[in-house]
Amino acid sequence: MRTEANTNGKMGRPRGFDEDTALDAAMRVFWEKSYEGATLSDLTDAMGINRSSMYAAFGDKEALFRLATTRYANGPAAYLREALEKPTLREVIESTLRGTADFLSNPDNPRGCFSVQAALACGTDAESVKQAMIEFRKHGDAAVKRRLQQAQRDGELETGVNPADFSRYLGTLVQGLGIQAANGATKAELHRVVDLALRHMGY
Amino acid sequence: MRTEANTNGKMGRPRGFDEDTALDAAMRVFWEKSYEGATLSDLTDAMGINRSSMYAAFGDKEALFRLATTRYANGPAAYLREALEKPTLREVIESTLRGTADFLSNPDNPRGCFSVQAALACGTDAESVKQAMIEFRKHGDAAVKRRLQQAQRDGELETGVNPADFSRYLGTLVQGLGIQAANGATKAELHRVVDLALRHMGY
DNA sequence: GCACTTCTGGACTAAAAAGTCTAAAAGTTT
DNA sequence: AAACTTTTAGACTTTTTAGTCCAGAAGTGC
Repeated sequence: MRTEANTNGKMGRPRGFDEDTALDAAMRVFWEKSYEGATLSDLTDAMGINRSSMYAAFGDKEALFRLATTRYANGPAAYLREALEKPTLREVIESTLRGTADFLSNPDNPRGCFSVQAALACGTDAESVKQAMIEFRKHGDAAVKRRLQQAQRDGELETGVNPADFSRYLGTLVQGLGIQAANGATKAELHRVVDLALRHMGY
Repeated sequence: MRTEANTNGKMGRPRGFDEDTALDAAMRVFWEKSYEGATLSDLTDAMGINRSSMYAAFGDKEALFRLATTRYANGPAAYLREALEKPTLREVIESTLRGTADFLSNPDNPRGCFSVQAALACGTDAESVKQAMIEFRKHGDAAVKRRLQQAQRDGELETGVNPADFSRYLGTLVQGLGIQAANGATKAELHRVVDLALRHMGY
């Protein structure tokens, strides 16, 4: 099987698959079926590798899931980080909501938002995974909050508004859109929800 | 064991538990752990009954879940139907959002919204349950839409606004609040999100 | 009190899950 | 090409799951 030369300096047979490609496939399965709903067979089938290879390369199901989460943040969900880097508050907000509507209706992605679909509620032995996803979502809200504090320093956001509250409000809209998408809302429908949200915010 | 007289007209030993009480307990378990995450033992333990009694009284796990869903709609979620009966549009909207914030921070309820927590994403053999919950949520949005159409006839909602879009917008807020609650947002925090939403809508 | 019917407890079954193990295959280095 | 190391395939194990079964308990109506 063709592979690049062994990168880790060690000898031995090189891995017959690309870790990142396999991880992408696993991410999609978790996204569609949730942590508990995805079986090891679902995962390895999609990844195109054997069970042993999965365990050797990634550890176990939970470790694979955590890696998939990171990959989600840096891959499909990177648009959110980029939105926060826009120069003005207005652009930040528009780009966050428009980007979300586009993201959620991208036919290449499973319906809904990974961070909500994957492990919102679950059985007792997936409790740690659920907790990790809570932290993941809070982490996102915190990044928005910091950007809003910046906007407040820039005089773009009235001082009467609490950045933590406003970030929770934006998070509510973004994650609410995720549920609408999971319900099957189309791209146009999601954008019309964003139209209303923006209009109400005065944009 | 004390029971009312046999209501179904037939003879035999009467049921040793109250169906509705047991169903409430099952509903809570599904709400906390999701359909797939709730094991039969979780359920029967919470219901305080034996496995055989559960199967005899409710059918199987999926049938129990569907009954629990109906009970949710008529019990804890009834506040939403009541909100739609308010005389003015403003009251409908305020009551929906305020009611949701209260509902989601009621310490007697599990965190989050049953209709989202219970089966948003799941494995292949729970697909039908997932679909049923999509219908459940859409059904709710449709009821809001009808109320908004009424408001439009009453001249309370500008004719330029599409009731279907506006109902999706409200659904986005309500379900987004559910995720915030699942993240651990407090009652005050949820109400401050609602403050922002209402203020932006001009209320 | 007796015949009858339905419920109940708990052991049992079958299927599916995650995770392990071993022998063979496939590269790498010298 | 030979020695070495790691990967791979797939069978295997263990645990957990939903669902079944049956013997006995507990009511009802006459």
